[in-house]
Amino acid sequence: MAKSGSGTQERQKTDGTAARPSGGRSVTMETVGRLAGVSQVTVSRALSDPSKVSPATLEKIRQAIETTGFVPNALAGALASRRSKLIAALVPSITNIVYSWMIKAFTEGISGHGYQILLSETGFDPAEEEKLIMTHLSRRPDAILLTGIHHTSEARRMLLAAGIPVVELWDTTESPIDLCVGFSHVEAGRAAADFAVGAGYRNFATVCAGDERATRRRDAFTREVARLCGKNTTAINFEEIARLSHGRDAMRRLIEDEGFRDGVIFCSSDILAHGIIIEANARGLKIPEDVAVIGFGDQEFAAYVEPAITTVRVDRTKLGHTAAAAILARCEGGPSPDRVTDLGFEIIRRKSA
Amino acid sequence: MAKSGSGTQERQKTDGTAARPSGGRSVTMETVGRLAGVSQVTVSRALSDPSKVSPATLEKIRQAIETTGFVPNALAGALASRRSKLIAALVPSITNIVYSWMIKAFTEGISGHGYQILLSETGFDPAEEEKLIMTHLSRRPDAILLTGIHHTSEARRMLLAAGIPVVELWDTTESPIDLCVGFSHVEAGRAAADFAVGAGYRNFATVCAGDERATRRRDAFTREVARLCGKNTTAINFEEIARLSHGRDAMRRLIEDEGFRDGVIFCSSDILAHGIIIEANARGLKIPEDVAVIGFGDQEFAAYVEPAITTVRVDRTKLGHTAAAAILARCEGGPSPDRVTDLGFEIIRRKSA
DNA sequence: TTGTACGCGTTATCAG
DNA sequence: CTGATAACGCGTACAA
Repeated sequence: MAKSGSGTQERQKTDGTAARPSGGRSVTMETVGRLAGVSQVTVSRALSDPSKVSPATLEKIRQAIETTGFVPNALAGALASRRSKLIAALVPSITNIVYSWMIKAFTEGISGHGYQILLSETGFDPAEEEKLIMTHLSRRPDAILLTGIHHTSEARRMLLAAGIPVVELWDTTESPIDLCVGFSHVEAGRAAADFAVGAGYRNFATVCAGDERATRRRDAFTREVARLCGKNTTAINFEEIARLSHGRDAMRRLIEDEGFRDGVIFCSSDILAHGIIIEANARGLKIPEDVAVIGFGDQEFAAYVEPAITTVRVDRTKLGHTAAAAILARCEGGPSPDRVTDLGFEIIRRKSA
Repeated sequence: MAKSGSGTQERQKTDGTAARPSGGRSVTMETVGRLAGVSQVTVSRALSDPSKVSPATLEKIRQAIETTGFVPNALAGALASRRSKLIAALVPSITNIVYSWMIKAFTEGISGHGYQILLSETGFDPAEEEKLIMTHLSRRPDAILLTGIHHTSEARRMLLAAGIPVVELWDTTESPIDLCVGFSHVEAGRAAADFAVGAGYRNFATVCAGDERATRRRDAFTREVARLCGKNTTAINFEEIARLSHGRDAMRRLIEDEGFRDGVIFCSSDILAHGIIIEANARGLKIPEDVAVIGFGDQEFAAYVEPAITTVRVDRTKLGHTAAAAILARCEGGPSPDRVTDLGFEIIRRKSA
């Protein structure tokens, strides 16, 4: 059943030396200017504000750039202007669709303004985040994007000292480092419980993966269920990032170990909900009659699995765009953005609950 | 059913000015040195190679750094040393799990060597890629990672002129710009066809999303099927990125419009295959008896849906790690890496075909 | 409209 | 082990 490729081919440059930082002298504005018969500054101006240069010299410079293949050195530019046009972004996990969508939306939001993204993964670890903040700050980004509101105190100190716009995404707090765009996870968990109880379910369970925000939703759900009808909520937890197999495993455990039946399961993500649905189907259980499921995130597939997943929707796109707008306002000098923006969420009722 | 958040709160700094590039004079090595009673150069050395500085002054410098909260300026460092410790990465789509895994694996591979990733999305568009290459090159990255082997000639020119390691990922070619790590999509499509025909299927279809590499797999599949048993292959194509709904839609069209039955469907991704499975289940069709499905990618969920998806597996992690090793070798001066590495693929037979 | 002079914060080189 | 000094390539005054 296996078929492997044709292996490795050719080779080149058999000496063990590192690639030279640069073959010859690199092409600078100086070079271009000399070729165009003007000074370096004029080249700089031609690039940053063509209206300040005469059409004639502009054309000569254009040609000189073409023949030399000049590529401006943004490092030097940033050093001189104290603006790097770089935005640092730290997310818990790149491969998590939730966060990658956020980055995408954010990137869209700032596109056209010449910014670039320096991206790193914290792996849900504040200590790792702190290290990354340090290294990212050393690149002198014009702004920094963080996920969540929990950071080490050293991280907060560095961020504050950096004096650049900081956006904390995907959560809310009364005391953001600088800016904050997100929603309340406690409210979301509570709302899910309100919905579940209101829909008439009498047994409750949660399935939760390893994400601090997910646990806050779970706990809020559990508390609210207890408050509303005095029931205990069965909890299945995983340390790792949510995967489909976890959902299936959780369903198996709920049924075999916990004897769970005739109730609703609140999951920390749609992928877990989906796993539960698949396992339930495989066991011949009916959803939502035998077990009902509530997901989180309203991911692409949630509306198209069978049965479609009832879930908590967060407007990821708006989140990214709002963050982008806030940063742009700070960096480009628009009207001052709100310190904290709560974008809320929405419970989307479909068939699974 | 809707519940929105508490809206926007507080505000601050109501003037419409941009944030200052830097409040006061920033903390430099000069500042630190003064405080430690040494010169700026010594501070530089203390940071880059502590062994060249006496323990006593090292300690004084450490303290000075602590009290000043000094964060080195990597921009200036890169400008002076001509090494930015930055690696540019261009992928078609960040939100596509396939590419984000690649980035993750690559990042793991170079972690610990102090490199950072400058990431951008080309949206599968070579022209856009060309623009991005230009802007990324202006940051003077130490290496650049590209997805695929099709680039504009101007892009190739710039890349060559930059004189830095270039890795083309996720495909193979005889003539890489510099380095190439991937597998043959033509071989993959052909192998899928060999498998399908060998398994005894007599009717064939393809479902393909908008990705040039996917179409190459599809075409190879179609050709191989024709070669082996003279059969035509029904094709359903989508312009956009694959989503679950496309899979469902494709299944519907294959059945209702094309009268497709008793055959096998080769999909350009597991997500499409999954959509087909869901739609088939919803229609009461048996898989693989009524329709069989082959996916691509062996994504996380492929083994856990019902029935589990037969698919083409590519070792994404090894791909990223190999690319990382190749770049490290070039940048840090290890043994010279192979110009092209074909990592191959594997057909994983599960229940869906 | 164009040019001169200087500074941005490091690393590299050479001297002590 | 430590310190001057000169790049690094570009922006920002200010002057012409």
